[in-house]
Amino acid sequence: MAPIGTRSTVEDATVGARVAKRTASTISYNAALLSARWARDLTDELRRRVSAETTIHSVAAGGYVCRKGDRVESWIGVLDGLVKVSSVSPEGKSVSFIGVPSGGWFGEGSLLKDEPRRYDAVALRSSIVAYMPRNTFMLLLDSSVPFNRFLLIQLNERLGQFVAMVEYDRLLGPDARLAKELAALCNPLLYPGTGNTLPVSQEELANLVGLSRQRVNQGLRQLERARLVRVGYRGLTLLDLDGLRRYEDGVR
DNA sequence: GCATTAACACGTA
DNA sequence: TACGTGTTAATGC
Repeated sequence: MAPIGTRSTVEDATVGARVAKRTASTISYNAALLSARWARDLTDELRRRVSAETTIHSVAAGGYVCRKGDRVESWIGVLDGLVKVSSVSPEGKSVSFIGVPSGGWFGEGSLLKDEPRRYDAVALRSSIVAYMPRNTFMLLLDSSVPFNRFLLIQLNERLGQFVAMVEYDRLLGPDARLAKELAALCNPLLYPGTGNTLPVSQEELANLVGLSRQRVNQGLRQLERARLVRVGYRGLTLLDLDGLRRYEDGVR
């Protein structure tokens, strides 16, 4: 009975070939870990605990970061790459998607509620993922006001996102859903590191929004005509974040 | 109709 | 060269 250190699903998602390199890369990604917004105002002691106890794994494109039904043992952060979190209905039908780019953290809800994970998270491209153990997370929760403030803001923001998403899925067309997804990906409050340029291919975007790549391409050109984004090679620049949020499919 | 898949040519890293 | 992108045609709901 030694539950500590058992993380079979994490191992499944880890690229075997890269395990040997983990020690070296862990050091370089430690800086990324501690530069997260929630980590900035921690005491030195807490920062030390965080970097000592958080494990960092690389996940290959298409690999699982966590799976629905898993026991929730950690708070998950994307240090590099892009992760798709998909909520699915009991029938197995996908109902909503959210993208988590570098700098984003998720899973605090499941951690707080102490229930099995209710969604899958899949790396859309090769990603570096941090797993903060429940104990460390609880320690921060018990001892740091800035950390609590970060969580409160993030939860509130996320709640708004999900409420909006339900509405959009039913009321809006593909182009507008694409616009909303782009705005959500770049939400500065949730993901401060993202800036205004998204290194996201159209295929990744298609997976995120639930459309074909061709349809996403068509939608992007529409948004480009509306001067909301600039489409580039393997990425795009968001010109008008507010405009994207408000985009309502000028069809009628 | 509208979106998807399949297939192709082209440009970029 | 390998991969992402832009486009078109055929197919399905």
